[in-house]
Amino acid sequence: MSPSANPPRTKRRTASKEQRQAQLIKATMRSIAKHGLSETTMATVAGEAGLSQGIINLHFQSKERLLEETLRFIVDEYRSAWRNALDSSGEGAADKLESLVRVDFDKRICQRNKLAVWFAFWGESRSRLTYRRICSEQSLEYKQVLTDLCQELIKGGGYSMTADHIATGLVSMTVGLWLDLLLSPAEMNPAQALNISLGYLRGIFPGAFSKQDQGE
Amino acid sequence: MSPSANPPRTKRRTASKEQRQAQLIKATMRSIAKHGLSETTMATVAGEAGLSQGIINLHFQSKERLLEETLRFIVDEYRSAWRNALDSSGEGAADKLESLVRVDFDKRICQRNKLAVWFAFWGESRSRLTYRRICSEQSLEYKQVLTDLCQELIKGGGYSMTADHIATGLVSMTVGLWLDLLLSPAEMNPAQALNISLGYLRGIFPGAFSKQDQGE
Amino acid sequence: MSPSANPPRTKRRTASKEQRQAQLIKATMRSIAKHGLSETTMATVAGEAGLSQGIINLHFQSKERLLEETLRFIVDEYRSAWRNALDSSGEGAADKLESLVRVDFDKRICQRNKLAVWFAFWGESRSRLTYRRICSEQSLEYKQVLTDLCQELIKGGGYSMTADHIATGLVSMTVGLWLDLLLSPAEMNPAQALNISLGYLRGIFPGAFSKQDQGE
Amino acid sequence: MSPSANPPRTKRRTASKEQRQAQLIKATMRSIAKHGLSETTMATVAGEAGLSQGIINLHFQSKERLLEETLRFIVDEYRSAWRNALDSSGEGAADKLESLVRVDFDKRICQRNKLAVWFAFWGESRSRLTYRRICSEQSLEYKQVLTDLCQELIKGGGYSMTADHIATGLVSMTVGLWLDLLLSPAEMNPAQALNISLGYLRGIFPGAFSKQDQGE
DNA sequence: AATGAATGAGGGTTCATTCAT
DNA sequence: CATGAATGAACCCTCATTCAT
Repeated sequence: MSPSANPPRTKRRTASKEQRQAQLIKATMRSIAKHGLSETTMATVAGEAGLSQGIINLHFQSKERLLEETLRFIVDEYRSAWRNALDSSGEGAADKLESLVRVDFDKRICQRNKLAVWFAFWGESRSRLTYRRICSEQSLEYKQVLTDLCQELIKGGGYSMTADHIATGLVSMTVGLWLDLLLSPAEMNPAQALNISLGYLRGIFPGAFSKQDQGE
Repeated sequence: MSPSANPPRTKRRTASKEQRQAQLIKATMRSIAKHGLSETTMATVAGEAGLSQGIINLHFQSKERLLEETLRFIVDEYRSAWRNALDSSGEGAADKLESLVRVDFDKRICQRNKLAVWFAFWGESRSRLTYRRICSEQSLEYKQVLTDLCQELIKGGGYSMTADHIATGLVSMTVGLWLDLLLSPAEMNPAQALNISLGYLRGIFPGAFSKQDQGE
Repeated sequence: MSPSANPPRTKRRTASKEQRQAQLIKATMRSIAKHGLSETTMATVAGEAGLSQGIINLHFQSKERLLEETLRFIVDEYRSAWRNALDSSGEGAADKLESLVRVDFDKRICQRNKLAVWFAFWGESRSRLTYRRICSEQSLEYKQVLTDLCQELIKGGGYSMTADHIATGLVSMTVGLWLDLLLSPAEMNPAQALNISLGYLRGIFPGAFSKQDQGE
Repeated sequence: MSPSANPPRTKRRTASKEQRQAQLIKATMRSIAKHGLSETTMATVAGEAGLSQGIINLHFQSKERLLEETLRFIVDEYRSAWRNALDSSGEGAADKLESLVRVDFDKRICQRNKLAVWFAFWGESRSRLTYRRICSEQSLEYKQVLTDLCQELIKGGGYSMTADHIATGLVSMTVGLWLDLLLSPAEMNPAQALNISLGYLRGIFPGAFSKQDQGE
C-alpha cells in the first residue's frame, strides 16, 4: 500500500494481523446476521471473509474465542460510542441523557447486523457465563452513568421512581426497541425508536427534554 | 431440578400422545434454559424428559418441529394469559392496561425457563422465517390491543406521543426487563420490573395509574 | 367368513396363521419391487399388508427370517412350476425342454414383482450364505434335469458343446432375459424372451424345436 | 486382503483429488463384494480404504453419490473395454463379435468384485431411476453395436431369428453367466463361460466362429 | 392374535480442528 | 502467513425389536 521501498516488516505484520482479525470479526457479524448464530460455522465465516478454512484457528485459536471477540467488539464499540457522546455533549444532565439515547439509535451502533449479534448472544447468555462476563462490566458502567444523570435530574423534585429504576427502564426500552428494529424493520426505524425513548424520559421528567426530535 | 415435571406414572406406554408432547416441550424449555438453544440436542431434551432418544422423532418427526412447537407453546400460553387478564379485569382502559402489564410479570409467564426460550428464539429469528411467523400474529394482535387502550386514555388530552408509540414503548420495555430478569436475577425481580413498567405508564398518563404496586 | 355358528377354532387359527404369513410374504414382494430391498423396512411391508408394525416379528421373529421366507417362497414356487410342467408335458426330451423354457416366461412365474425379488436377492447373495443356500438346492436340481434332457438330445450327434454347458447356457439366458424384462419392459416381453431362448435351443439342436412360437 | 489397493505413499495429504476418488470407488467395490450393498456403510468403505469416516462426504458429498459414481465407474470401464476391443480386432463381423464376447470374460472386466457391483445395482435398479439411467446409455449403445454385427452376419442367409433377438440373447447369456461366476465360482470359470457364449453364436451362425477357445 | 408406543444401536452427515504443504 | 485435505467426535434420524395393553 505504501510506496516506500523498504516497508518496516515488523510493523506491517502487526498491522496486518489486526486487520485480519477485524476482517474476520466483521465476517462473523455478517454471518450471524445472515444465518443466525446456530448456523454460523467456521465455513460460513471464512466464506464471508473470502478466506480459507484454517485461517480462523490461526488467528483466534478456536471458534469459541472468535465468537467471544466478536461480542467483545460490539460491546467495546458501544462503550466507546456512548463515552464519546458523553464527552462531546452539553453540560446539563438532560443534554447528556439525550445524547446517550441518541447513540443507541445512531447509524454506527444501530445497524441490523450488530443488533443481530446482540440478540444472538443474549439468546445464549443465560447458559454461557463467558458471554455474560463480557457484557456485564460495560453494562454496569453504563447503567451507573445513566443512574447518576437521572439522580441529578431528580434532585429536588417529587418523583415516584428512583433514579435506578428510571435508568433501568431506559436501558430496557432500548433493548425492546432494538428487537423491533431487528425483526420488524418495515414498521420501525431508528428515528421513531428514538422518539419513543425520549417520550419515556419526557414522561418522567416533564419539561426537561425537547418536545420533538429534530428529525434525521 | 425436581426429577421430572411429568413423572411417568406406570413404567411405560401410559401417557397419551398429547401428554407426551407436552412433556417433551417442557423438557425442551428446561434444556434451552440450562444449555442454551445451540447446545440443546435431542439427547439433552430426551434426558431432561427421562425418555429415550428416539422418542422425539416419534412425536415431532424432527428436531426443527420440536423447536417450533416449543416456541408456539409459549406464544400461545402468553396469548391465553393476556386475553384472560383482559376478560377478568375492570372496565376502564387504565385498569385493563395495568392488568396486561401485570401479566408480563406474572409467575405463570415470567419464569426464567420461559424467558430463556423467548430470547433463544429471538436470537435466531432474524434468520428463521418460521420463528418470526410463529410470533408475529400474536404480537400484532397484542400490540393492537395495547394501542386501542392507549388511544382511549389519550382521548381529549394533549399528548406528545401517539397511542401506537406509547404501546410500542410499553412492549419494548417488557422485552428489556425480561432480559434483565433473565440475566441479572440478583438485581432484578418481577415486582420491581412491574413497577418500572407502570412507572412508564404513569409518566405518560399522570394520575391514571395507582401510585404504588400492592406487592406481589 | 363362514356362516357356521361354531367354527372349529384350532383349525381356523392354523389356517389363519398360514394365511397371515402368505399375506406378509406377498407384501414383502410388493415392497421389494416398489422400494427395492435396501429400502424395504418392516414399516413398508406392514403398510403394504395393511397391518400393524409388530405383526411381522410376531409371525416371523425377525426381518431376516421374513426375507428368507420370501426368497424361499419364490424358489419353491418356481420349483413346483417346472416340476409340474415336466409332469404334464409330452414324452420327448425336446418337448420337455421346451415346456421348461415356457415356464420361465409363464405368467405365474415371470411377474415383475417376482423378478424384482430374484434380482434383489442375487444382488446380496455373494455376501449372504443363507440366501445362496436357499437357492442352491433347487438350482442344482433344475440344472440336472436340464442337463439330462440335453444329454438325451445329444445322443448320437456330433455336438461341439457338452450337455452341461448347453444347460448352463439356457439357464443363463433366462437370467439375462429376466433382467431385460425387469428393467426394460417397454422393449421386451415374455413372448419375445421365450422366442430368444428357444432360438438358442434351435441353434444348438437344429430341427428339434418348433420353428415359431404359437403366440401368447 | 492386501493392506490396501492404493497404499498412501506418504502419511497424509499426498493424493490428488482424482486419486482419492478412485481409491474410494475401489474401496466401495470391495465393500460391496464383501458385505453386500445393503451392508455397505460409510464405515465399511472408509475402513476398506484405510481412511477416516468424514472423507467420503468430503469427496462425494453423500453416500448416494459415491454409489452412483461407483456404478458409473464400472459402466464406463466396461464401455471403454469393448470399444477398445472393437477397434483392435480383425475386420470381419464374426471377429468383432468374438472380440466383444471375449471382453465380457476378460480378466479386467470379469472380476468377482465388479460382478458383485453389477448385480448389487441391478438388484436395486427397478426402484432407482438414477441407477437405470447410468446404465441405459451404455447398454443401448452396446446392444446396437451387437445388433449391427449380427445383421452383417445374417446378410443373405435364412435365419429364424432377427439380428436384434440374437444380440439380446447374447447380452442375456452374459448376464446369466456372470451370475454363475459370481455365485458358483467352484463350478464355473471365465474360460468355460466364454465357450458357452461362443457356443450360442456357433449355434446361430454355424461355421462363423472358431471351434474351440484357445485357452485363457 | 394384534397393536403401536417406546427403545436404543447404528446409520449418514456436519463441522471444529489439525497439519503437511 | 496461508491453505485446504484430512480427521473423528457428535449430531440428527431411522428402524428392527420389544412389550404393555
